[in-house]
Amino acid sequence: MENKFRSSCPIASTLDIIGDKWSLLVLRDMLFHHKLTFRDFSLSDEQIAPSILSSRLKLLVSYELITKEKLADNKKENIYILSKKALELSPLLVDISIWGDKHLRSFNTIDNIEGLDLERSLVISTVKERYNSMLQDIVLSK
Amino acid sequence: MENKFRSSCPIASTLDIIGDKWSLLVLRDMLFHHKLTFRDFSLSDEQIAPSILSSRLKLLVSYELITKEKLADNKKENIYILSKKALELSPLLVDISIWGDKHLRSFNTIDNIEGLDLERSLVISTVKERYNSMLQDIVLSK
DNA sequence: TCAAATTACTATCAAAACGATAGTAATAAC
DNA sequence: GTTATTACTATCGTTTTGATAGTAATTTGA
Repeated sequence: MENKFRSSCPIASTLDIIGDKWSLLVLRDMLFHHKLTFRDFSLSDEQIAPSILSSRLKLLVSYELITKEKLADNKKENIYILSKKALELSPLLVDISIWGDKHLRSFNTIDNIEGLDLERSLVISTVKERYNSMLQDIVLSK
Repeated sequence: MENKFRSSCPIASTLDIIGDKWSLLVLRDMLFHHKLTFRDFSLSDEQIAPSILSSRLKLLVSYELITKEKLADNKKENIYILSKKALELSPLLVDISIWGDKHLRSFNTIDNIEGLDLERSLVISTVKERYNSMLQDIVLSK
């Protein structure tokens, strides 16, 4: 893979990976909605096309934000798991959520997200904790 | 302008506005590098094309993230100013910067940003303060 | 047990967005 | 008053997106 980065700015470089309309939504689905499979992502409100989803997932895997796994008892489904690197995007996702919640109501109907009014650092740690605990449940249940 | 929002999710809606490869870079240039004019943005390392820059600036104006102004003594240059709404994206930009700084060094050369090692909330308040103070200087000097 | 359903994609192709370059109009500088 | 600068718009080939259809493997259910 050739270098696709536009500059050596950390912001520009981050956006070269997740600066598009879909990548962060997939990460949102994983982190907040505990979605795991290709089908799960396809069923989101925003209706991502399968070809786009496929290419995004590959990109996210290539930058080590997610991994693609199989559970021992299921040969059909692939599950996608957030890496530690991606979990550290939690502050970003929470900030985006808070900003949208606060500033976009004059342009669009915005859902009320439960718990978003809590202290930011608490929201972030809770979200991570819940994700990890969900993962553990899945592994243990098999 | 018809409704371009994909859903009522605050994250998706925010990304419908700034979820592309350029918008946040323009905001970065304004907030961190105190850039003001069309030409200033054009000269950034990432080399945005004038047609793209033009369309992004119009979009940002339409969502009230920036305003387009003229200084009293200059009929040629337009200057673009961050709104309060956009200044509240500072946490987001700082988070992106911190994440890129920490996680992308294995994929790309990443500049060291001065002061990024300080406490996050301090970085954010300092950045905002400096922006506002820069603005005041410009207005006063005229 | 075998047909139907489910999952995870890939393929296709039209439409939209991007991006490099050139050109224009207004203002400012020399 | 000629040249330079600024802020764009216009053009057009290339790339990306996105809607839809199709395929292969696995699993479910009668």
